Amino acid sequence: MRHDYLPDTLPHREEQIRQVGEIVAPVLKGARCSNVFIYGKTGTGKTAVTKYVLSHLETKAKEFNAPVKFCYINCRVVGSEYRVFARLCQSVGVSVPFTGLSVGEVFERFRASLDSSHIILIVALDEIDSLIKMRGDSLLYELTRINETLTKSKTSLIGISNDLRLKEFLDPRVFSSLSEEEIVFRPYDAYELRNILLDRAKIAFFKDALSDSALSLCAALAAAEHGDARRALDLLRVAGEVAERKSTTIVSEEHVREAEKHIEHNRVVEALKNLTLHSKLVVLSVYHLKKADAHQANTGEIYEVYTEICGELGVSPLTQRRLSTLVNELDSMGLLNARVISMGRYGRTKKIRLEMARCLIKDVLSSDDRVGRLTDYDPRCLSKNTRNKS
DNA sequence: CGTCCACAGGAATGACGGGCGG
DNA sequence: CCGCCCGTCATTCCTGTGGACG
Repeated sequence: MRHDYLPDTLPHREEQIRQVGEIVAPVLKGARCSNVFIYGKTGTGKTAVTKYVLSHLETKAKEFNAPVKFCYINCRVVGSEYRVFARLCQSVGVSVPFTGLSVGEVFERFRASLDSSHIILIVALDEIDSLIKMRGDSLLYELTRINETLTKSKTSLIGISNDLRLKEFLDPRVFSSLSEEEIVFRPYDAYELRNILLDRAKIAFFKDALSDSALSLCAALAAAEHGDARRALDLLRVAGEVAERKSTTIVSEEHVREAEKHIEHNRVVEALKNLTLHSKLVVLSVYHLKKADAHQANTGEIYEVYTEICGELGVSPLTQRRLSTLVNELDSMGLLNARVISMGRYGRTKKIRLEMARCLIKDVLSSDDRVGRLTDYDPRCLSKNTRNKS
């Protein structure tokens, strides 16, 4: 039931498998294949299809004795341009230090080693959107041009993006060379999700251990959330675990509902625990503001509370500029909800709300050895403010 | 219809810990 | 050990801006 498991068949993706397969097939005859760009939201099977096709191609390549190699890289996990090139180096058998060299140097080592190894390399870059939005498209620029400088080897790219608007961030030349072929993955609908779950459940669950309604509910919930198969599988897996813990023999709808809460709860707790000190303090500031006043907090108010509790801890506060980006980060993690609004005459700011249960914050942060004692603290500036307002 | 608030958020720069090759 | 480069976090300085108010 884990999403890193690659099943033998991918229901409702036969068409995409065929498309990708047809595109990469020429490498078996020693020709470079077209670069492909694959779009689709999370959990639509992009990664699974790509890995599926590449692994089948690998066995075929062995059969035909074709000099083909693959390198799958998840850009979001790998994290930086440097580390992507470092991975590419590894894939052609060159080990590079994980830091210390210039990006250009690493790229050059990769290029040289690739060229001398007489192969066709297929590079699959998953979640490139995350890398491009952060670091720009220089990585792709280098990679799309690499064939011009190779004499004995060839390279093809498979770009995978969760964001359909990615081309807006790309240099048009890079984009056109990257998307010689384009494939869009539609979200799964509830019916398709049901089939996917059914397939997996056959392997993972005992016969009759899964009620039909529970399965349908998982499919329906995930379908409502942009047809995310990963989400559907998670729900079903956790629902199974819940049922097991209660020592029931059948997974019911109720267990799925519980799994939904459970997943959300875990997500928030994990995220909260792993925040840096200052991010925790920001969350705590919002928490205190909400307690004192029902209206939504804005950046200025948060900064005021934040600087005060920093003083209380004996930590020097960060600047408001920095706090602003921290708030944005927390927003994209789904811990806070921040949106810019204009109050006309009274300026422009972000309205910020907690996106999780208050008791969770208290539970998690009060057991933190540094900020723990601040969960019950009453910021002075808050009482002063409310008095002024009234 | 212009002003002006209270910030947003981009760009440049710097400090820092880690790691290289020589 | 030195000089160099890395990524990350943070600061400083900056220009931009939606819309209520006058």
